[in-house]
Formats: sequence, C-alpha cells, structure tokens
Amino acid sequence: MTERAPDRPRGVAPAGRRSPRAHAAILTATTDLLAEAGYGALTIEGVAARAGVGKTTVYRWWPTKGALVIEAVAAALPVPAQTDTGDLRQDLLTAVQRVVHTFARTPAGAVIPALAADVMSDPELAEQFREQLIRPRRSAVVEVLLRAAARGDLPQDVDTDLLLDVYAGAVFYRMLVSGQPVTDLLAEQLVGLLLDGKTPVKPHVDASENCTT
Amino acid sequence: MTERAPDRPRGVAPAGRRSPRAHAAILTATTDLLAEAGYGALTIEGVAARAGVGKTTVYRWWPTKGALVIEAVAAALPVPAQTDTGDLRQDLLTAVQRVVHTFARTPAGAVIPALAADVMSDPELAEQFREQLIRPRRSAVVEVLLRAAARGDLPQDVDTDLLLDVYAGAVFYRMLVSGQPVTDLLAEQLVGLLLDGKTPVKPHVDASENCTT
Amino acid sequence: MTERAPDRPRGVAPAGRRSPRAHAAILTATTDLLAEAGYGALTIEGVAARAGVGKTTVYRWWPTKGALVIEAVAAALPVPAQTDTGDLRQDLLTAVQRVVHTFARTPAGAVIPALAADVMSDPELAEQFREQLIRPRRSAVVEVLLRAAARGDLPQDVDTDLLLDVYAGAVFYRMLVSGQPVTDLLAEQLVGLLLDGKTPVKPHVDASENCTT
Amino acid sequence: MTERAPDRPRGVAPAGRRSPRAHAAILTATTDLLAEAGYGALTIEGVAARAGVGKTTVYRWWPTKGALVIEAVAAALPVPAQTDTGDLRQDLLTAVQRVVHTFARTPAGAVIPALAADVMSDPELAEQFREQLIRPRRSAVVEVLLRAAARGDLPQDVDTDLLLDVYAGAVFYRMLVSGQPVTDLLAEQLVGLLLDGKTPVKPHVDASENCTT
DNA sequence: GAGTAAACGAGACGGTACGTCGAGTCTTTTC
DNA sequence: GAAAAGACTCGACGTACCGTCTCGTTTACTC
Repeated sequence: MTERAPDRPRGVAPAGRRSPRAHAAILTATTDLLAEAGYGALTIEGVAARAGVGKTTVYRWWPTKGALVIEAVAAALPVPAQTDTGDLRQDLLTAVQRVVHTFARTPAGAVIPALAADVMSDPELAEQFREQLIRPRRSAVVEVLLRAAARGDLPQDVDTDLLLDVYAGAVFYRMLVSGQPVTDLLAEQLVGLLLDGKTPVKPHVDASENCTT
Repeated sequence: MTERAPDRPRGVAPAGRRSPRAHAAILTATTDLLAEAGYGALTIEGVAARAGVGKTTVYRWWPTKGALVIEAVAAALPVPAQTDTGDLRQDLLTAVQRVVHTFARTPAGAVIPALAADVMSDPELAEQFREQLIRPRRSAVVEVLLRAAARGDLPQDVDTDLLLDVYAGAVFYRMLVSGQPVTDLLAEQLVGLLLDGKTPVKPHVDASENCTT
Repeated sequence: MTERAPDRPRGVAPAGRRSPRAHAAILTATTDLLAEAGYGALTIEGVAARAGVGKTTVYRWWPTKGALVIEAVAAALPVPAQTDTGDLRQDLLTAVQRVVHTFARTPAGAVIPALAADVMSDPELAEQFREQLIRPRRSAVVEVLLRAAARGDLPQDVDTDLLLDVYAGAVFYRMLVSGQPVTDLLAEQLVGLLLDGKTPVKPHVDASENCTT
Repeated sequence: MTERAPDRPRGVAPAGRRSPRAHAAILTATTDLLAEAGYGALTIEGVAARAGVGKTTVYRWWPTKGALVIEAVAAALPVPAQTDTGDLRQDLLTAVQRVVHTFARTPAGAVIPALAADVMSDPELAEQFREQLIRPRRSAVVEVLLRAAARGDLPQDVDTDLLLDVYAGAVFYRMLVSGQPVTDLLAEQLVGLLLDGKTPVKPHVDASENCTT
C-alpha cells in the first residue's frame, strides 16, 4: 500500500500484454478462497499459490487485497436484470428479496461486510467498491422508482437514495450487527413500511414461518 | 508442561489476582490507539507496548483483538440515559440523532463497522459484541417504544427490533457502504418514515442546510 | 539470573524452616524430568508444576537451573565405594569401567555434558559442580593411586589429576564429540595405555566383540 | 498454503538464489556475537538484527542455532596445515599443542563444548558437527600417524581414533570438567604418555613454569 | 524471421506481528 | 514466616505474510 502504479486507472489493463490465463486464474483462485475461508483469511500469497502464479503478477494488477476482492466479487456475482413490471410494489419487493438473498444465501453476503469495512479507510478504493459492486445493483432499482414517480405512484421528489439505504441498510445491519434473521418476511415488512407507511409489527407466528436462515 | 494441578487440595483461594493497574492501562492504550490509527492498524503488540505491559498480560485476559476492542469501546463509550418525555416523536428523534452522532462524530463510528465485520465470524465473540455494545443502547429505546405502544401511540404488537434495525441500519449503511452523508436531516427523514409513513423525499435545499451536521 | 539471594552459601538450607516435603518433591521432579526429556528441555516452571510447588519455592532454594540439577543429580547418583584390592590394574580398571558405565548407560551420562557446558560460564557454579559431582568420585580413585605409588606400583610423584583427566576425558570426549562407541573394551585399552604405556591398537574383531553400546 | 508446486514443467531453473551478502553478514554476526557473549547468550533474533537481516532469512538456511554456529565456527576457524616432518614426536606435539591452543586461547574453545552439548541430542546435527568441525582437523593427524606406522614408528595396527580421543579428550575434559589448567606442559605430558608410555608425573616446579602458557 | 520488451513463474529479501513459552520478580492468601 | 498460587514484565521463539526485488523464461509485437 506504500506506492501506487502511477496513473493507469486502477483495474484497467494496458490492453496489450497482460496474460488472460493468469488474470482469470487469479480471479478464480480469489473467489474460491473467499468461499472456503472468508475475507479475513485471504492472503495475496495464498491467491498466487492457488492460481499457480507469482506474487508479482498479482501485485502488478491489483494494489491491495481489497482491490482484488472487489474485482473478483464483481466478476463472480452477476447483476440481475431488474424487472420492471409497472407494479411498484412487486418490483420493489423483488429488489428487496434480491438483497436478502444475496446477503443470506451467497458467499458474497459474508464477504461484502468485511470488504466494506476494510476498504472504508481508503477513499479511492471505497469509491471503486461502490462503483463496481453497489452502483450497478442500485441504479436499476433507482430507475424503477423514478418511473413509478413519473407514473405518480411515488412523490415526484422521492429520495431514492435514502429509500434504498433504508432497506439495504436494514438487511445489512441485521446480518452484521443485530444478528436477527434475514428472511423473505423481512423483505415484506420493509416494503410495507416504505410504500404504505405501515409501522412494522411482529409477525403472527400462526404457522409455517420457520425459515430462519 | 502444565502437569499436576492437583485440584486445589484444601480451601486454597486463588492468590494472584488481575492487576487493576495493568487492566486499566491496556484499555486506555487500546482506546488511544484506536483513535489514532483505527481498528485495522491496531495490534496487540502495540497495545502492550503503549500500556507498558507484557504481551502475555493482554493475551491472558483477552483472547483476540476483537474481544479487547469490544471491552475498550464499551468502557470508553458512555451509554446515554434515554430520555422518555412521553412525546414519542421527540424521543425517537433523540435516539436516532444519537446514532447519527455516534457514527458521524465519534471515533467509535469508525471502529464499530470494522469491529463488527471482524467479529462476525466468531459466534461467541459476535454475541459478546452485541451484548456489550449494542444491547445496552437498544434496550432503552425499546422501552420508550413499548411505553408508546401502551399509550396507543404505536400498534400494540409493534416490531421494535425491526424498527431499530431500520434506522440504525440506514445510518450504518450510509457510513459504510453508500457513502452518503450522515446528518441530522437523515434523522428527521427516518423518524418521518417510521412514524408517519412518509416516503422520504429529497430535501428542499432552500436554506441553511449545510449537510455537515 | 539477575540477582542472587545475597549471602546464604548456595545450596545450603537455612536449616530451620524449609519444608522437607517440598524439597524432596522438587528434587524428585527434577530427576524425573531430566530422565524424560533431558537437560535442555528442563524448565524451572516444569519442575515446579511437576512437584506441585510454586515457582517461588524453587527459586528460593536454587538460584539457577544448573544449581538445581547439580543437587538433583548428586542426590540421585550414588557414589560407589571404590574398591581397593591392592591390585592396581584391577582397581583402576574398575574405576574406568565405572566411568564408562555412568556415561554410556545411565541418564546422568546425557545430563552431565550439557550441565557442564551450561555451568562453565559461572565460576561459582562451576566450582559447585566439581565439588558435588566430580570430586567425590575422583578422590577415591586418587587415594587408590596414591596407595599404589606408596607401594611402588607407580612413580612417587605420579600426576594423579592428569591420569584421571586422561581416562575420564577420553570417555567424555567419545560420548560428546567423536561419537565413537563407549564400551568395556575402551576401559581396557585405557588401562593398558596408562599402566603399561601400550600404544592402543585396533581390536582384533575375531569374535564376540559386538558390545557396541 | 503452499499449494500447486507443479513439479517444474520444463527445464526451468530455480530463480531466487541465496544472497551472498546476507549469507556472509549472518555468519559474521554469529561469529562476533559468539565472541562477545558466548553460545548460551546467542539468539537467532540477535544474529538477524546484528546482520541487518530478517529473521526469516536466517531460518531459511539454518534450521537451528546449532547448525548456524557450526557453520560460523567452521568458516571462522582455519584448518591449520598439519606439518609432517617425519619426526613423529615433533608432529604429534604440534598437533596436541594446536588443540591446547584452540581450547585455551581462542573463542572457539568456549563455544565448542556448549555447541557439542547442545547438538548431541540431534543425531543429524551431531553428524554435521563432527563432519564440519572435528573430522577436518583429525584427518590430518591421522595421516601423520599412519605414515609413522608405515615407517615402523608406531604399531601397524595403531588405533588412531583412540589415540586422538585420548589427547583431545584430556584437553577437553580439563577445560570443561576438572578445571585444571590447559598449558603447553599438558601437551608434553600427553605426548610422553602416548609415545613412551610414561606414566605422567607432577612437574618439577623448579623454575619458570608459570603455568599460564 | 529475428529482436526486443513486457509480463511471467519463482522465490529470496528486510520487515512486522503473530501467539506461545519460559525466565525471574512480585504480591496476596493460607497454614 | 514459609509456602502455594499465580499475575506480572520481559524477551526470544518459530511462523505467516507483507510488499519489494532480482532472476531467468516465455511470448507477442515490431522492424
């Protein structure tokens, strides 16, 4: 972290020479090791060894572990096409469920919090984190919301950023801090709150609600 | 080589007790170093050196960096007495502002996310994190909400946990992930959403809102 | 090793109060651990634990590991009564065989070289080592030699110290340095050299000579 | 974590080679520290610091302190060319004096006993100790003795190993155990014993024998 | 088609921190 | 007042990775 490769915009290859084989092997190794041992246990040395690559090659293209993981996760985690059915409630529910699913059921759910915390102290890297991992997923939802606002289903000046922060934050916080379960029920409660202003109430545990994961 | 611990023959009390001097020095050193360099740069070795204490003494009482930081932050960060004026809106606003303030303006705001991410993979430590840092602050708010529910200002079966997750999560997520500003305005928007069901709208930047607070 | 209990002649108890139980337990533990793991692996901490005794108690009576081991070995290794048959050759052979046996077949054989090397740098302790472990065994042999000299079987001015150094040194050196076998044959060769001036020749390996240990 | 060392596909030579600078600096530092503080006080950490080298670099090439010291002493202590004048008495005296000198007057004299004791418990290292430090010095003497035997100045089947063990052992033992002085007189007494079968007698202290030499 | 420059694998290098062990000292409690 | 218990400061252990730095070896573009 002492010095940066001067002015090549980070993550962008010089297009000419870099070995596609090594590049792919490194990202694959990173993804695998993340899944096996988590962000904290990931080491550049381990990635290089697993990829059958010299450490230098990793450092040549990624200045830090954080940058490497950002790219690996971005490559491994597909951006789902946001449905836009015209039914705001349904589309928003889908979006929230997607977040719930990502955090609760994919390896990325465990990686992203640690990555975010690690990356927070480097503003440039933080920006890259948002650019590559967060923005693509948010923008589709933002568009849905803006179209809904155009239709009159939401106020004209709806604060989309805050709206997304609320539901993504609730999920994120449950995972990371409060330790409450992250389920589809949560998605429904959040949509209810955001669209109808319904203060969340405790679920009636009358039946079949044990999907705690 | 720890052989023959002959089950304490007669009524022999443990003689060597934990030294208050060392204990306090370690916590102080931890707090200081956290403020100076952050969670990631904190090392047990550095804490011991700063506290004028052997590494062994730190390891004797705290198994990991995470456990140490939990206790240091808990000791350094006072639990504010939750006001209960009977005015739900006002009390909730105070609570949210408190969260905003802690994250945006105290060293703890930078420490807690990294701590949470680091501690997440150890369930026992995660529980300790919640028990010592989260629960005390939440419980006071929960009581305010329950009293409001008893008065009829909230539904009888209000889901207090979710309610807290929503506003705390939104703040947390802004700090850590979306990078949006964390201000008093945010607190007001969140209270508006939670109590009145007002879908958040973009603030009119007509006057005096310098977003810095 | 920084400071010494001031002026109590080392190894000598204050006669009044010391607990015989603790004293014996410590020496026994030392002897046992020496036999199990050797001098290098012996620790004061281990001795105290094995003896069911506080470290302080060990340090109170023995300033160093070396002093403790000297006393433990002295207590455990009986001084054999030197035979004095009047037959110089036989008596000397017995003495040399005794040395061979001690080094090649008893735990002390492995302990003494390490102890000697460790103790060498502290003159006071070196003196104690000689006084307690070496002198008692040598003096009996010296007397035999002097009586033989009086009888005329050896020169009047025989250099007993050198004579003992030669045979003891040869055995010691074989064990520790050259790694040659230490056997009864060696004892015979040494006696032949010392008494008859027979330059040592290679043994005829015609039969039955395989006591290599 | 050392995975995937895919057996060196084609004729790829090992690239990362041992740095001569570091190698030499380590041996020099070891020699210096041995002279200053002795074998017992030597630490790998201290050697690395003195040599301006990472600890890892020391451990990469020498598994233990013993192995390091063997090589350092071997490098620092020149093997003297054994004179072979054809005069057995003179040549043997030279050899014994050499041993006396090494033990009584060079730093190696203090190091070798401690090294030998430390190394004894590891057979592989013991072999290395003998191979690098003992054998080269013995073999020259052995050849002198064998040539003398060929000339008829010694028995045909002289046991050269035992002969060397006797004089080297006597010197070694005096240094380490009996604490008697190690002087040129000792060398003469030993040669007299070995070649003429003269039982050693106490020196006439009639003149000029200040025992210091 | 040869020359050359870059990226490559390998891994040694000077470091920092790890978590453990034992040394020797000190204090507190019990007998 | 000695002994047990064990916490204390200190320093070295041997290990893991860090990020940098040669080394030869491909490899693919340029001349």
